[in-house]
Amino acid sequence: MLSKKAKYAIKALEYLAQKDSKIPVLISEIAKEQTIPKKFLEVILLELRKDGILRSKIGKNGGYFLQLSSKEIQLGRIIRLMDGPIALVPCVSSKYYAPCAECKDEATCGLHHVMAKVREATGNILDNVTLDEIVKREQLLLKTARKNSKKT
Amino acid sequence: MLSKKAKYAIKALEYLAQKDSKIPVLISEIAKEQTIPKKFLEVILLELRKDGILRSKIGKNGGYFLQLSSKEIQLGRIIRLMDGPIALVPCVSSKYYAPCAECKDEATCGLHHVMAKVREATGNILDNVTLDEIVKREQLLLKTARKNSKKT
DNA sequence: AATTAATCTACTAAATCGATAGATTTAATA
DNA sequence: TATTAAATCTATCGATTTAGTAGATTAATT
Repeated sequence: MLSKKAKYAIKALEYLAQKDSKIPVLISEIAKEQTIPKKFLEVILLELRKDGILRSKIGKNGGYFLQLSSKEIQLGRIIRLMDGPIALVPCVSSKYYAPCAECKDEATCGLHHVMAKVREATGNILDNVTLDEIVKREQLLLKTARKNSKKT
Repeated sequence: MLSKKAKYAIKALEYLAQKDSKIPVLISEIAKEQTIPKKFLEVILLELRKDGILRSKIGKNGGYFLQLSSKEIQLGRIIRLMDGPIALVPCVSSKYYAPCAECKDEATCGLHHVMAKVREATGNILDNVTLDEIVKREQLLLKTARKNSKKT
């Protein structure tokens, strides 16, 4: 399961992506609009900035904005940054590889192959979905939802 | 990431599946052979029994053995039982469905679709791999590994 | 009756999760 | 240059989960 941190990060980034500009947005604005505890959000935004996804401006008229285009930000990157490996076991993780503590021999482990398949399948999805797509999809869904409610 | 509990459960079940008989195996034997803390293993085996995967016999000549055939035990079932949902968000979980706390409206959530895809992809793998296949694969790998070491 | 083995009850230490408080630094502007 | 606004840094904290342990109890053999 995703942590709250990861979910908050995604929501905050969605909000910034929708703004689609280089004008800094206040932490407090993001916190209020997306109902995220402000102090917790501070930690999250800082991490996103340190990873190069966001940029910040200190002082008056300061705030946060996207460093990368929302088309360059993959969901997998956000999740890995916040929650660590996506893989179910460390020995098949691409970014956080480590041998499994419980495993005698990786080469003869009957599980390895399956775990690698799972990691590949999820990675293929999460690393190919961008923030831009998520935002566009949400906008589309909202639009059609409004249309349907008008009809009834 | 899988918990130690889930990994221990898989190892214990692999061990019992390899025995392939209705003769009860001692907790202490499994613990020793698979290097799992005995008291922790007790908890795990009890859960597996309550789910119907294992059976137990109390008293002299007692122990644990498979209730189901190893061909009927899917990896997904073991993992769900030990660690809960496989899905990344509760709103796409098949067995543990719940609305996402942070989400205003599931129908217009831009993330939902992706998360459902991930859950489907992982589920398709984990729910179709059986204990039997894992054990057989391990045996095959061990066999070929021995062959190769003889050659060199 | 004695022995054996699972089961039940009840803890516990350590790590992680989800936050919060308050002081500090940096930049804009009046 | 003083004021103000904003992010940043330090530091701590309660609750929950994870990983495990101790010891008494119950059930089945022999």
